[in-house]
Amino acid sequence: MASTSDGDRPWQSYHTVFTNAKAGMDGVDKEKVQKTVYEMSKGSKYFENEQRKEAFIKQKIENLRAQCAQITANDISYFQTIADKKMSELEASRDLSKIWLHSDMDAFYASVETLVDPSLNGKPLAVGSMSMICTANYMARKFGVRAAMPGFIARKLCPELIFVPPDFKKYTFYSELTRKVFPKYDPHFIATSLDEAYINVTEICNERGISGGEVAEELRNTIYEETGLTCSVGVAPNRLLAKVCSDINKPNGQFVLPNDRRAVMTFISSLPIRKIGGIGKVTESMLREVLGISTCEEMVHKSAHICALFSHSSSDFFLSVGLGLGKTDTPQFKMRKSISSERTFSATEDESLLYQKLDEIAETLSNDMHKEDLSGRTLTLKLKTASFEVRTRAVSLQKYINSKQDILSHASKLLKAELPLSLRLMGRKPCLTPRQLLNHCLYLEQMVASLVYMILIYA
Amino acid sequence: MASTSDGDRPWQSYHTVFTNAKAGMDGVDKEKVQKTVYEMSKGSKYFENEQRKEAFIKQKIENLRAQCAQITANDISYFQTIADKKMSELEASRDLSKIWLHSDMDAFYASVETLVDPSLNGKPLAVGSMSMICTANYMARKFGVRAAMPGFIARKLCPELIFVPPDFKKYTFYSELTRKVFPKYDPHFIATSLDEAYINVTEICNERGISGGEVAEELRNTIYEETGLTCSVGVAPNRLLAKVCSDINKPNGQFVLPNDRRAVMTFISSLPIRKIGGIGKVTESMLREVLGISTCEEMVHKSAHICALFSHSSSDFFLSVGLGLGKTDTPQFKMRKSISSERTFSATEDESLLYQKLDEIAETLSNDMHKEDLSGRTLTLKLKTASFEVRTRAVSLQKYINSKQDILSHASKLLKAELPLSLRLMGRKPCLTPRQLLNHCLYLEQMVASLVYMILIYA
DNA sequence: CATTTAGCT
DNA sequence: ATATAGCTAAATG
DNA sequence: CAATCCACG
DNA sequence: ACCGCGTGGATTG
Ligand SMILES: Nc1ncnc2c1ncn2[C@H]1C[C@H](O)[C@@H](COP(=O)(O)OP(=O)(O)OP(=O)(O)O)O1
Ligand SMILES: Nc1ncnc2c1ncn2[C@H]1C[C@H](O)[C@@H](COP(=O)(O)OP(=O)(O)OP(=O)(O)O)O1
Ligand SMILES: [Mg+2]
Ligand SMILES: [Mg+2]
Ligand SMILES: [Mg+2]
Ligand SMILES: [Mg+2]
Repeated sequence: MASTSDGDRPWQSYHTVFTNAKAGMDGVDKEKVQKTVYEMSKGSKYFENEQRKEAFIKQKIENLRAQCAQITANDISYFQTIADKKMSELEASRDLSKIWLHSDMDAFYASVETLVDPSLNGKPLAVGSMSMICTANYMARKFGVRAAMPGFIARKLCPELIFVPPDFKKYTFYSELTRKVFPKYDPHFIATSLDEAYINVTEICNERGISGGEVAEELRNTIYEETGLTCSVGVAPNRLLAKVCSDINKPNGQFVLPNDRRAVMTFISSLPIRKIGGIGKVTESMLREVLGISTCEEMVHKSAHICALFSHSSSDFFLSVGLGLGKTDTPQFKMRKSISSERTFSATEDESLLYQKLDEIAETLSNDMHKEDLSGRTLTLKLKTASFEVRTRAVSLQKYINSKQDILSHASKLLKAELPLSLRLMGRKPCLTPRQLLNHCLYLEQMVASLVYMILIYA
Repeated sequence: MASTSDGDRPWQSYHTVFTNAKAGMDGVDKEKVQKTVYEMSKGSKYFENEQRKEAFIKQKIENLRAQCAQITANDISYFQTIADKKMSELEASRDLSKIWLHSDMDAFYASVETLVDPSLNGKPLAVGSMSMICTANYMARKFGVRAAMPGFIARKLCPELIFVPPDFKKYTFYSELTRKVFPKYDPHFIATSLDEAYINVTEICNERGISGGEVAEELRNTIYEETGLTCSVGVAPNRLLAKVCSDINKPNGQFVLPNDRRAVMTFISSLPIRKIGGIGKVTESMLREVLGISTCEEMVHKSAHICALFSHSSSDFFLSVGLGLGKTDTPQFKMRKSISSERTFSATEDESLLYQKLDEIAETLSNDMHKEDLSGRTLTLKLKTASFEVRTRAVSLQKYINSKQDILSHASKLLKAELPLSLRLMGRKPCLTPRQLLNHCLYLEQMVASLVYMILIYA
């Protein structure tokens, strides 16, 4: 490698959640963007925290590497049999009989805002604030501007960038319009966010004797007619691949991966692992820097190492990715696991102010819970220090709670315990019941009340 | 209940591991024995520690009771469906096609000693010391003397009791003689201790057209011929029941439970849960005092409560017991999980003496490991204070060790950390490999080096 | 993972 | 005066 | 179980 | 001068 050390081009080693390219960011001068991001960030508390986190990840990777070096040829042959067994099981489970669509709206929030205010047309647009933007339209993306980027950096990258504050009422409205379309193709379609859904079109294709691609075409037209918004669609034999495919011809496009093993394997072979949902920045680095894996097919090549190094569930996932497998079923019902409310405010040490913030958060949390008739028995308090360190403190209660009073009183205790100088825990422990899920859907195990931007506690 | 409170007859509430009756203790005056045990114990450090433990168990039971009281009729109907499903799955797995024997030598160590020194015949005999006895012959048991009882108490119960120190060479020799008999009936017989084994005689019975009872008869004769020792045998369709059966006609007897569902259910119906291997003093109390369960069949009656109150694995076990089920297969190979060496000595605060004891223990542990060519990567130091409180401190190492030096150096660190005044742990944590079992049988996850009777550390 | 508790011989 | 030794499994946080 | 980390929209 | 919010899953000790 001829790559220079950190010294010369420090911006190259500062990777953020938004460093990675999204759809519509192909022609962007990545070097320039990274440099600007770095210049705008360096020295900040946020930046320093990111550095700390990166250092730990680096260490983690070093450890993995060391473990990897310890593995003997003997070990490898042992793990190869494990891996081969796993993979043949996985292969046996391959189901090419289903046709799945993944539909994803184009620059969703931004497109909605433009639809409602056509004067925004043809201008670089971001939905969000100076602190954080939720998404940007495709014109803005040409400047490197994208979701998860703070607004003040985006503005630096694109001075004419127009900012529109988020308005979730609108997005929910248009989201509901799209959700009236999907049932025509699959009554059990799975909505995974306001702007995307999985649709099992196997039956429709059979009934009407048409292809997945044709359904996609029709679906996109219908959605456009019903909403005035464009979406992009992926067609593939499973959900994981369909999601990858929907991104390929964005915006306003579609991509079909045929239900054919050869086609799938060819597709997967050169596919960068980072395109797979579930493989993010850290996992990508780990796999690349420890095992030299960049593409999905390399997962299979290094299957023995993967089994040696990673947990059962991780190696299962990685190998299935290497084989181009994914879920093909429709899960019955996804029960909500947690509900939370958190706010960021400017750093303070004023305790009474903190308790006041906590009061507000408890209120909105309680309200949100009542809306869905929910109760919970584990309350988690989340704190973020002025140096962006995150801490969580939790209690499991005996009874389920959802009133503002209960939430506030328990959360206050947790907060109090952190304030003077986090004391030791008490002696013997209680023990709670294994009959938690009995009260079916209405009872949660988690609530998170968050206070963000609390001033440092220990240091 | 007309039972008096603790005040009048305090000995009634002091239950020890040896309070429960063993085979051959039927005619014993339990009241008198308990009283003597209590008188010999009360006021001792050991006694006080037992009181503390009992108090916690009592509390645990109270908690369970409270939880139980919380359960609504609604909950019960929910858990009843769970329980019914579990039970029908269990019932579906019932296998009445196998015939298992459980063979258990009578008063094993004592019988061996008597065989070797016939002058001991006809006298009450205990193998062990004034501190602890390993077993007693049936004559001694008539006095309430039994394994796990300290010798000085046993002597009080039976002043003429003869004590013989244990001599494992002998027991191993005779054990091996018995183990030359079993393969004739089942090449894959399972030896679970020096004096007992499970033998699957299904095939032998078919081949020779004889019953399980007949095989048992023959086996007992053969063992007697080969060793001069008697054993007792249980015959049943699964191992759990066979073990219960082997105890019924002890000594020198056998009991056959036919391979018939009705017979099994009748047998189980009145069987006290305490007879089941795995249900000891604490579990018995929990089930009795919380759910009023005393017999196996009551497990089925209270199946909903059991599922509501206990963990998955516990409730599975309890329900299978209620149905008279047990393992019918022969596990491939039981890998050793740990190896340990521990010594009790008189309490001391002298640190150099403690390190010397540790040195000796490390030596015997290392020797034992070398005998079997074993290494381990988790070293546990076990400490017992003069007040009988037990503490364990463990480290997981990166490499497998088995030398005296390695064991001693790590164990010493652990000991040192406890001595001045157990300090805090360090900040960030390491993380070890998930490729531990690769080096198959020769590598252990556990070693325990124990120092017993260390003087108190915190208090 | 480290620690404790329960169980057995 | 004297309350074991060696092992497994599960729960707990 | 409580805490942290990763990931996604 | 500004680096979010809500959720689910896995790992770790
Ligand atoms: N950090 C975030 N990343 C992505 N989307 C976010 C984020 N925060 C909020 N959102 C909202 C705004 C998006 O319009 C909406 C849908 O996300 P997503 O489909 O990934 O992008 P998008 O629809 O804006 O653009 P496109 O799908 O065309 O790439 O979710
Ligand atoms: N608590 C104990 N501590 C140490 N060794 C024990 C203990 N219990 C039993 N042993 C040893 C000595 C026994 O002779 C041997 C076999 O145990 P076990 O079969 O339960 O009793 P036993 O064979 O002495 O009498 P029996 O089986 O006739 O009731 O294991
Ligand atoms: Mg989208
Ligand atoms: Mg989306
Ligand atoms: Mg015996
Ligand atoms: Mg025995």
